[in-house]
Amino acid sequence: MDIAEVSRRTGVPASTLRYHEEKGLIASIGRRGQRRLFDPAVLERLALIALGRAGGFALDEISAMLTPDGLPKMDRGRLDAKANELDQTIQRLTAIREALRHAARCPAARPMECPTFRRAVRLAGAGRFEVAPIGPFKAEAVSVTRRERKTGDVNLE
Amino acid sequence: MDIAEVSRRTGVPASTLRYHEEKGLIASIGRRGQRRLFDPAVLERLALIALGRAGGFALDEISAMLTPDGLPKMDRGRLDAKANELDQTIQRLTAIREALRHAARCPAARPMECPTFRRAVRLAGAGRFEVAPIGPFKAEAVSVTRRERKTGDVNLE
DNA sequence: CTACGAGTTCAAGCCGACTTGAGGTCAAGA
DNA sequence: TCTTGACCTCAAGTCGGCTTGAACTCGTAG
Repeated sequence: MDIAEVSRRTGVPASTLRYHEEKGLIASIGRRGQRRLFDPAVLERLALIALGRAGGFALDEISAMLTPDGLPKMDRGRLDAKANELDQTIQRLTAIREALRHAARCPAARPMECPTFRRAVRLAGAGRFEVAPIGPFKAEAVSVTRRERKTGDVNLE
Repeated sequence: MDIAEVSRRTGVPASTLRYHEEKGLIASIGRRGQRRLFDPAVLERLALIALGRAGGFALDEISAMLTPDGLPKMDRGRLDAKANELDQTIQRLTAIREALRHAARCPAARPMECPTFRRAVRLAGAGRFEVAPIGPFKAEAVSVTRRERKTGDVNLE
């Protein structure tokens, strides 16, 4: 397959494919003249790369996760570690999503007056902001319940 | 409060605070000599900004979401839209997390040989890659079950 | 009164992931 | 044979969100 076909079948621009080759994420199996030739297996590899990118991983993290032959290279421990990393991100995002949803219908004048919203802010990791509460708010522990930890769900209501 | 105190209490570097002021995300309440003075309310605003950043929003998106006086400015519709946006991201990330967890213990030689893994790839949005399956795989619809949609949970097992 | 340290401005640099542009090569079709 | 157009290389540009550095200005402690 030439670069155009790879590009067409994956939606990845040729410039990106060259860039990825340069970075060692993919490899061409040779040249016809000066033109790169790719093995169809590169499609699979590109899907894996897309998976990683969608997961927010940097290109060099991704290349660290793949062997040259397209197999995943990490041991179970490191894969699980990555999964846990993602899990943290997911929890943060979930808290933020709930904060937004809540803010959309909370009647409080200032969002920070609303305990629900403040809990979301803390869960989102913006909690180090020791916001001097304008009003009589007492500190609340930022903790996740057993159920929340179990389900990965963070419900603010 | 001077810039150092804001910085100390929020963990945000002074350079970032100046940058955010320049971008219109925060405002100083005046100057003593040439030095900025901030209202304590800026702490609250910074928490909101941190919330947005943690949610992956760009600075100008965030400033579009806040009034100059620190109140959220968006109507319910736009907030909900943002929440839905996040929701999509969360689903993608969840699929990827499960793909990683699965890959950590799946015995398949090539991950793409494993239907579970391939489902994750598709759910992650890397599905446009029409990976010519090396082997007899039939196309599977990428759909999310009613339960999955309801719980926001994507279980691959 | 003066030196210090914390603040200021402005321009430039950095990072990652690409994209763009100029200029070159080459196989195939008219 | 010549032209076309798809590909090539390499350098430079882009974008967002900051950081860094040089040069400067103050209020205050000694």
